[in-house]
Amino acid sequence: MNIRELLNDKVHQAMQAAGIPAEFSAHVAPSKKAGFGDYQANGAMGAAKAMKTNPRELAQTILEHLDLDEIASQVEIAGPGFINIHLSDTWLSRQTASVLNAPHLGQATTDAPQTVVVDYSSPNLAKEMHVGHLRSTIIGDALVRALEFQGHKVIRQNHVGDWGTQFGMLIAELEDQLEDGEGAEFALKDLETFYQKSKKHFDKDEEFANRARDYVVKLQSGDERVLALWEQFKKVSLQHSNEIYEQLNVTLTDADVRGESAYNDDLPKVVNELQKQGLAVEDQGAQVVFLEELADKEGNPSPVIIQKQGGGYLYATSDLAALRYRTQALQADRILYFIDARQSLHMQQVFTLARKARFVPESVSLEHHPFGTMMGADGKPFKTRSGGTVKLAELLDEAVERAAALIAEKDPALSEEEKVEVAQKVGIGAVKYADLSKTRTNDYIFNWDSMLSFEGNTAPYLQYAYTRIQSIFRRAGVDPVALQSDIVIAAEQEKALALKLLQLPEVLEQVTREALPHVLCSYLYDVASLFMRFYEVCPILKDDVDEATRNSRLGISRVTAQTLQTGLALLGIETMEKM
RNA sequence: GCGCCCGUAGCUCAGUUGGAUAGAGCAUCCGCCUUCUAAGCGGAUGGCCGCAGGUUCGAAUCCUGCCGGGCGUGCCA
Repeated sequence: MNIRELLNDKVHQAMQAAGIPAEFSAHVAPSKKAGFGDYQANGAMGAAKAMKTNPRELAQTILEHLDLDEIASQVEIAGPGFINIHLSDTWLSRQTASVLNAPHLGQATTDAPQTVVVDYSSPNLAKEMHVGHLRSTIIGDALVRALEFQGHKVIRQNHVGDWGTQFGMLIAELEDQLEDGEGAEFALKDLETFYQKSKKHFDKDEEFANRARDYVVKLQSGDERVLALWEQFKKVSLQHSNEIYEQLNVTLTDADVRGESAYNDDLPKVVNELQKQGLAVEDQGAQVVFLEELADKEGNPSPVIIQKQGGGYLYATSDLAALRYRTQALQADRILYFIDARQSLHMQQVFTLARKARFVPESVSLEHHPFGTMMGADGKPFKTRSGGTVKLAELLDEAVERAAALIAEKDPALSEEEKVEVAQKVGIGAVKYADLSKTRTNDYIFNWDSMLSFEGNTAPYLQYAYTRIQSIFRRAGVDPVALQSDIVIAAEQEKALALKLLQLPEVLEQVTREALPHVLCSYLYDVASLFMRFYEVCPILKDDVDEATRNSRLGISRVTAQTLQTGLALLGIETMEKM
């Protein structure tokens, strides 16, 4: 069920019946302002202009053909030709009751399930995950969850950086430390320090540097001993990532890892194929494809290097190989990339080239969904006080610590066990929500105080709304899951809340179509705010509330809790019973 | 130089793809707990939507040109 689509269909039918040509479609959207109906159709104005008729008269004609008997209590024409639709309380009550009394919240609503490959997180295994990896990881994970909720088949792809010249250096370093009697786990306990040590050796020690270069070659040709060292390094590094994923409540597992190394054998084939097609040519010793599709004003084509002089491959090559794998082996209908906005040109080149070489058919949708950078209070990329990179693990630990301090202050009555749980969920939720609630494509300013002040559009506010509802059910002695009831809409706060609750499917539709989790955040904030207002004016457990009203209000509360919990879960944020 | 992105209240951000009088939160000020969690609710103050043109019934949104900021622009990923 999707109210917007339902009304859109109805208006569209009415427009056709009114003799309006099919190219003029109905545009039905929820009204911004009270007083202009719940939904608003503005198709009459555009059509009237093209047909050279009076828009209000045309709207009147549409209205005469519009059949919303069961759905709307009032439909009127306003302003230059808007059709304002007021949904009926009866219909809203019935719809809300059906959500309450059905076991699901509208999962698997899509009528056209797709296979969607989602490329996200993709850290470099040579180093520890830092704040720069946060956005790709949590935005991608939110999309993955929402797509699965709608009934799509989702294939996660963690395209980790586990290949290339730096690994020769790291393997050589690991070999030395193992010879000193260190275990791999111990030696790699601090990846950052390990990387710096190996870099230092590489720069200062000629013998070490030569060995490192030799190992790159051996690695790529499959030398068993070097490969074994590499496997050890990879295993420990992935373990670091998995710890972060677990703390972040991100769904990625080892099964989703398909790193750059997985495409090693395909790289020569890709280059070969591009040469065979006459697309790749030699230029200054490198293999280059010139894309006139992306030419600049002067007509200079955009160059993509797929093999450098000396024979090494570049990330464009492995991205092309991955794209081929995803369309051919994984049978993707849609491929989403959650990668930094700075790589927009690169992604555009790869997509264009993949189409041109027919690695990807036109039917497959290729989408780069870029995102902005996390900034500090000074408006510059978020760094430590000394200017270093902020490790993700440290950021998350700090979030939980800060949350714990606040909880100890706000609600000392919680048990120690509860405090630990709440601190974890609130702290991590606050960081994730602060990020997810911002428009994806823009940079945003990271601020501990605003995300943990627990006021306004924050995760704790939503979590708090949820716990308030759970508290009502505890006091009422009613099992929320088993609750069945009719819904009676009387107060305006009840109507506003019920209407909002019924809009989850159309919100999710936009979220997955445009890959914009912040739309879901805004929606959930609206739900929570409307619930708080409902809570203030609609008593539930008071003595003078009759049974039918009480059950109805419990029902609305239950659907609210379910919507908040489900919505937050789709963002990868957990709820709790008390806070 | 060229390309992409951004500029909305003192601060942090929305704005349903061109719709009606541009909205929230924070901050500031005024109210509301013997009543389901006050981590809450109600109200007030606060705007030349960077600037200037253009397109049309109608522009924060679209087109052009400026101003200001970020990023990218052939062998890192």
